[in-house]
This record gives sequence, C-alpha cells and structure tokens, in this order.
Amino acid sequence: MKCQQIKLRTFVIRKITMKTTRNTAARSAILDLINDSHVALSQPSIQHKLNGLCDRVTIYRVLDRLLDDGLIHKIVNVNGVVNYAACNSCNHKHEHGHDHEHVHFSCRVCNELTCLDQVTPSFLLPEGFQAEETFFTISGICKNCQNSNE
Amino acid sequence: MKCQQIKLRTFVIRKITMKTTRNTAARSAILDLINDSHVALSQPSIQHKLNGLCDRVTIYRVLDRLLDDGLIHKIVNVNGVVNYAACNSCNHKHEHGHDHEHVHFSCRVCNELTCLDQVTPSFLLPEGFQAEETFFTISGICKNCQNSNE
DNA sequence: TTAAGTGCAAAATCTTTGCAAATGT
DNA sequence: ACATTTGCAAAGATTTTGCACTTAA
Repeated sequence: MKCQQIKLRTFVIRKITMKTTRNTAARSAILDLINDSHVALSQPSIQHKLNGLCDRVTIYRVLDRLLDDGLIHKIVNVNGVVNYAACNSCNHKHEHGHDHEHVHFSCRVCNELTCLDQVTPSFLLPEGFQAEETFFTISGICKNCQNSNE
Repeated sequence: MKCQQIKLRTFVIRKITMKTTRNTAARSAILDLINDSHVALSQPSIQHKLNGLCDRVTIYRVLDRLLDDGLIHKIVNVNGVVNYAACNSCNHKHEHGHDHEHVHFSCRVCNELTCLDQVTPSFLLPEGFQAEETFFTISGICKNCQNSNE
C-alpha cells in the first residue's frame, strides 16, 4: 500500500520536472542491442555483449531509464532472471504498467526468452479477483531448437 | 545443452541411489508451514515464520529436497521472488517438471501469491513451438483486498 | 552405527546507492 | 554552464558451497 504511493509520487515528479534524455554512448548501444535482438536480454547478457563498453552499474541505470521512457519492457523468466525486450507490441493502456497481454516463450534448450506477440490466451477469473496485468510464459522447446534437432 | 544433460544425470542418480528421507524438525516444520498456508511462501517469509528454529541455509536445502520429492512446487512471482506452495493440484504428468497448468494470482496490494486451481487458460501456439509447462500469473487485486476495500 | 541432515562461515551473484568526475546539449 | 550521466567503490540482498558436527533410523 505504502509502496504503491511512493512509486506513484516518484512517477509524478519525473513527469513534472521533464528531465531531458541525453543520447549517450551507453544508452544507444544498449537500446540498439535490445532492438536488434529477437529475444529478450538480461543484464548479464547485455553486459557480456557490450564487452566492457560501460560499467555494470550504468547498464542497470540505462535499463531503468529505458523502462521509464517506455522504450523497453521487463520480463521475469521462469527461473527468476529479469530480461528486457523492445516494446513493439505494447500499447501502454494500463494504469499499473504497460499492456503486455502477449505471451512469452522460454526455451528449455537454448534458454532464450521470446515474445509471442500473436498469442493471447483466454481465461475466466473466479469471482472477487480483479485482473490488471497478465504474465504468461510457456516453457518448452522453441522453433529454432526444434528445427535444428531434425 | 550441456546444462540439461548434467541436470538429467543428477536426477537419475537420485532415483537410483534412493536416499531415504529423514523426518527432521526443520523438514516437518517447513512442510507444515507450506501445507497450512493458503498462499505461496518465499524463503524469507518462511525464515521469518520459523523465527530462528533453523538456519537460513537449512531452509534452502529443505525446500530443494521437498521440490525434489514432489511435495511442493516452485512459483516465481512477477517481481522475480521465488515462492513455494503445496502440491495439491499437480498430477506430475510432465517429463520436464510437474504439471502446473493452473494459474497464479499475484495481488498488487497485499503482495500475496495464490494458486487458482480452477483456472485453465486456453491458447494456441505458433507452429514450431512445443509447450511443456505453463507459467501463468495474473496480477491485480485479490479477493481479500477487494472485499476489505468496500 | 552411519548416512542424512544441520550450522556456520565464506563465496558467488545480482542489484542498488553515494559521490566525485566526465559529458551531452 | 550546468544538469545529466557515468565510473568506481562499497553495501545489500539472496542463494550456494565446503566442511565439521549432529542426529534420525
């Protein structure tokens, strides 16, 4: 309860002060990486791909900023690892976070996390529960690994 | 790929050697806690409830063992926190993990994670993807918080 | 008795914070 | 010029590992 209020307040402050976003090397490198990737990337994998271009901490901060700016979204994989992906299919309509009604697929073999923008599961909630966001991840074997196994 | 093989091997060894499970104080206390809870519990919340009865590390190890024995299942909440719940509705039919087709509900207000055993979403995967397990979590406001808000 | 389980200390991982220096606009 | 962003060091938080000690069966 308290936590929610604090978050909301921070958000309002950011919008009022209207900080300008600077196009730094770190920011564009990270954004390019995420935009060019067909799978979601974790901080460690981004760090590895950047290969020392910038500090560990900078990556965390840039990712937070990109989230804030609505350019990427955050997906927690089934193993608890946080991943980031480009916001192609979001329409930002929810009050509490973006609209990410689409499903994610977590491959057991290559361990990659893919957005399945087309898939929208249907479900019926029991009385009394009010849904705001869905986090649907299906694990199994992805297209690539399936094909390369034949 | 390599990781998968190692995991499989460990699993086989455990089944062959057939270790006997000892009914220790820690194990039964933790299992009781999880069985008696209507929501999923995280390691920190279990540790708090046990109030120093056993070591932090023991809790991790007992939880691993209970998972292994199929008495509990693991749910990663939308914030990445790992939770554990009793295996009431599992039917253990999958080769890669249990069958947890049911949905979990994560409450934004009380932060509790509940199993919705009745709910089974339907979806259609794109060609090439092979589903084995589903990890479906819906966040919003749970029954309790909805009611207490009226 | 003795293998399984535990406690403690220490390491490993991932993430956040504070502050001074660097940099984009 | 100056507010934003970065790097570094350090702290937090969570989970794992090694090893000697304890305990259930």
